[in-house]
Amino acid sequence: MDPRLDRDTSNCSIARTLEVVGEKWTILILREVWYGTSRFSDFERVLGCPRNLLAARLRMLVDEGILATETYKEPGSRSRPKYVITPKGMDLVPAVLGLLQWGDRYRADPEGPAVLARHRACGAHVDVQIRCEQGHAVQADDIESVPGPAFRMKPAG
Amino acid sequence: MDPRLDRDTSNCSIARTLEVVGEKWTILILREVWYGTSRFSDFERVLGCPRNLLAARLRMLVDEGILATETYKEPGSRSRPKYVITPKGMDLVPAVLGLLQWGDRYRADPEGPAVLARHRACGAHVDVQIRCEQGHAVQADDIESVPGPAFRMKPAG
DNA sequence: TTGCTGAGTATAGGAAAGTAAACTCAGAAG
DNA sequence: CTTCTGAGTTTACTTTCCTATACTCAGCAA
Repeated sequence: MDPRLDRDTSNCSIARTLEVVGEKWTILILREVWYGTSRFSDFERVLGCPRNLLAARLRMLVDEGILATETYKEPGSRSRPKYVITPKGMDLVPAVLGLLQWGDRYRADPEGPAVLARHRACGAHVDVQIRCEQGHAVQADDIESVPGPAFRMKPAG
Repeated sequence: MDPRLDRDTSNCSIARTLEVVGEKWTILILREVWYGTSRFSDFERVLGCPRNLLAARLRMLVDEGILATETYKEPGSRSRPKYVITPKGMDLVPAVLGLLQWGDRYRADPEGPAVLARHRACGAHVDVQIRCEQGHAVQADDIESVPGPAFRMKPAG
């Protein structure tokens, strides 16, 4: 019996990230924030997401420090809240760009993707790559996974 | 009114990828396949996932071409199916590694991550990076999103 | 022919999500 | 003082998803 099958998977970083961003609408909200949307009614309009879920997801993202609230003021209206991304939220961009990249390759319309991501400085298309600390480009099957400092086995057999 | 709020988001590559891997357990199944698990009962054991969902997710991943079935045979038992990852499935590794990386940074135990990913050739830790086609390393806020060939507006106003 | 095992299928109950509409609340406008 | 608006909250109902348990099925062994 492979002992890895009895490892404790409750502290897996993938699972823990999915606890935060794995619910429906969450990543799509982040996509919109990343595209520049910041107001409640604008999220509702572009996503078609129910208001109660939108409010719940935004609150959770703010609680987690992925979004932060600021205020904006239209002339003739009172101040209202808006949502902006934090550095912690920006650190999710590689993961989301990884999803975008896979969808572009395997699930795009025949004419191509709906959105292109490019480097502001040079205009070239961007993608995510796996690299090692030595700076080598790494293929997915050249990665090996080894137990880390928090590795442990399941409590009881 | 920002016209981007009336764009058609139904062909978004992020949303389309989430249609495939966005359900509960799917990414965790891929994590296990990636770690070397291949048998139905082993997925069940390590994930603690209900069997009917496991069967449904495995069938969907095979239908999508992300996993493929092969057979194995233990001495004294009949042939049984096992699940292996395809190249299309391996192309999800950057996205999953992005999730892992974020969890390692923000949600790991005090002593560190449970699993470390390293380059088989040199042993160095691997991570995902954003790069442009010119080869420049790109920060998340140096990315701009522009309409692609399949960009379109919502059908009716 | 009875039992064992791995790989599922079937079913029933509960939780979460989707849909829709009504309601609240604060402040600016009239 | 009433109305309007954006940003929610609340309630009610339906549908989908998740969980847990029971059951089936195909061979191999005794």
